[in-house]
Amino acid sequence: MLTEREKMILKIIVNDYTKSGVPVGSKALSSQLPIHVSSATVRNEMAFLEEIGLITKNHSSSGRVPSIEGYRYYVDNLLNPNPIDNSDMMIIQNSLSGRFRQIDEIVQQSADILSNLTNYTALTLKPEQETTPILGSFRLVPLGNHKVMAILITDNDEVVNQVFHIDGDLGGDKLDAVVRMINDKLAGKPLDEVITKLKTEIVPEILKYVNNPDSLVQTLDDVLMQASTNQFYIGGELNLLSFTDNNDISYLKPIYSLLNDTDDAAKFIKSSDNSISVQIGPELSNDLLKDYSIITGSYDVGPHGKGVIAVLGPTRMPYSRVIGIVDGFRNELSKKLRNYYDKYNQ
Amino acid sequence: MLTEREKMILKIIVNDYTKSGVPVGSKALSSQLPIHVSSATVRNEMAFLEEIGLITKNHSSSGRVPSIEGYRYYVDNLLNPNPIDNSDMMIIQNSLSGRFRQIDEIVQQSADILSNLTNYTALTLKPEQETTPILGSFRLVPLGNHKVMAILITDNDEVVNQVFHIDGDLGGDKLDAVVRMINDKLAGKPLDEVITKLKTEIVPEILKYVNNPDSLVQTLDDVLMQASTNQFYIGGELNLLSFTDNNDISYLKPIYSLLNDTDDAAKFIKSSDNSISVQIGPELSNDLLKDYSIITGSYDVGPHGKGVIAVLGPTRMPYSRVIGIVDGFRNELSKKLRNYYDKYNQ
DNA sequence: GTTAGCACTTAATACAGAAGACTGCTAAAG
DNA sequence: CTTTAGCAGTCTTCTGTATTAAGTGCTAAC
Repeated sequence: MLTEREKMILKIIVNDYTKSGVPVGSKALSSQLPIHVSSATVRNEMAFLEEIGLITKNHSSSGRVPSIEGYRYYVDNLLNPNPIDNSDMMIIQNSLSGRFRQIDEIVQQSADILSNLTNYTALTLKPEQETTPILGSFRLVPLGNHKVMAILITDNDEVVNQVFHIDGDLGGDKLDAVVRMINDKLAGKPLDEVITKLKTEIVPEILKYVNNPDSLVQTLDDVLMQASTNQFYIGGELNLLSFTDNNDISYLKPIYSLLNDTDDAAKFIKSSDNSISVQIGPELSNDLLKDYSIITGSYDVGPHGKGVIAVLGPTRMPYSRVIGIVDGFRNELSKKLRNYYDKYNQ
Repeated sequence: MLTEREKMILKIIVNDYTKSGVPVGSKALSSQLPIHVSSATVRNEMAFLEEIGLITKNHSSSGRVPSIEGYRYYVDNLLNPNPIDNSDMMIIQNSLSGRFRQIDEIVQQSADILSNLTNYTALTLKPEQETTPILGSFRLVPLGNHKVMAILITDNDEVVNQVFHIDGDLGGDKLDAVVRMINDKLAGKPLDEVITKLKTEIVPEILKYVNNPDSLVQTLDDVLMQASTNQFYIGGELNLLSFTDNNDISYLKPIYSLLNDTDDAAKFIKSSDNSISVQIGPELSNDLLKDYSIITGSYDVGPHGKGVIAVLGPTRMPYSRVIGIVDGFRNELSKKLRNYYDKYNQ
């Protein structure tokens, strides 16, 4: 347990350092303390804070910087989140007020706005229900010229489609029969079940109607996969450059590919609870991210599930400011998306 | 008109400099010349080449580097394109041999391969016919729950779709009537004409069937725009970092947004003729690109038009190597796409 | 026309010294 | 027992200087 004064000192160290990036020394610190103590006293306190591992120095005569544990302590105990700026809030509301064609667009644009507001990299994940989505229905629409479009609709109002080519002549009535068969067998079932049943039950049936079902089956598989993987967007990828010390391309490339791998990246921003969570440097399970922190906030869209927004920045980021922004943003996004769903889906 | 020896010297300067990035001096140069002359002689020749503006120096006692005019002269008169490596060719053929769902995927992946082969940034443009595409047909597919999918098919086998929401109840038969009306009036017409007629002729007609046609009309407009703007892909955006001296983010951001603006970027890589063209630094009409060169190659897909692939690199790039790669690539891509079309479209 | 030689220029590198910002410790004061 | 002033010591950063290496232009001789 820290004394009040030690807490104050740690707080100022974190605040100062995240703002300026320069290690903070005893003299500058003592002048900022609300109580009057000399720099020597501060030095004693700092020696203690260093001993218990909350701060470190770069070299024997430098000022102090927070350690990972120091950031953690700060985030858990010291930080009071700045409420979001009025001007920032205006920006969010403005950008979310446009016309959107679909959820994906809103979520994608959210990543851009969030990265602009913070000057860091933003990650957003579409709302997802807790249970796997359920197959609403399948369609096959003949487009002429051997082209067919497959459309899949989930119970969560997600629509996925893909065009494929079919050899030989497949009349509209045959197509309809296939569709009816598939919907009879699979509609209302969870997607993961649908995926397994596709191989076992559907393929043999399809053979009754189509000679060469390869492209059709492959397409069904494709749209199913697409509908069941979670959609993931990145905004402000380039900002990574400005807050990474080492901007050597060979250092950055693996980080970029990590971020662009949906499955990998989604792991980092899946927040378990219902609020804001902060993961700092080595707490992230990937070594590549050891110099970065991720602030995650979930947004709730009622019956349509929960989504996640996140900001990726340097470990030394102004946590209280960013947390304020993430918190404000997720509230606005919840509202916007609830509205969207209310308007269009009964 | 340059003498043979002057040409040799210029050629070696360009080759050396593009390879090493270091200004080349008289001594190193003389040892590379096939004829035996002293460095002093080379100095005299270099003084002349500098006088007529083909080479420059950074400071009074540095080696020489090619000027923009020097590169131009080299590209036009001196360069003999390296035929593409066997191993590079294998890479191209392998990556193009996979299963693709549509043209877009092939063209997009081409950008990635091309950037990997060159370590520069690659830009690719889908094949386009010389005349504006013609509207094949429209579809409106009811998806239930107030959702409708609009599908547009062009005569060039491009399929564009978008989901929209419609207020109130619009039965399938009404939808069919609208579709029939639109196709009657517009099928077979060029897209630009369709776009103008949409506002003037179609909207009043639609009003007969639908009370609130806003979302429908907006959607039609969207898909039309999408079908008539040229699709454009970028690969290896990050490579820009490694070949840009100044990797300050404020310098790079405008370049990235230039590249990501389809219309702007497409201007740079529209090649007029049927072959490879090289644009060097200030010859590109945008000041942001003054330190870069673009090598453009068109690929021909017969009746389905021509597309473009391009490589964006530093002005000091190894032109002969890159030209060889672009040339090899466009040939392969032509073959692949002709195959693709032959297989699926009549 | 070519070449050797030399004076001159500039960038890059290394090094030494000084300044500045800190710390840790000690001893005195509260 | 806590706080403070003072001071020696450490380490980084900046500045100026010297040195080296690469390369040029010019001149005079071949």
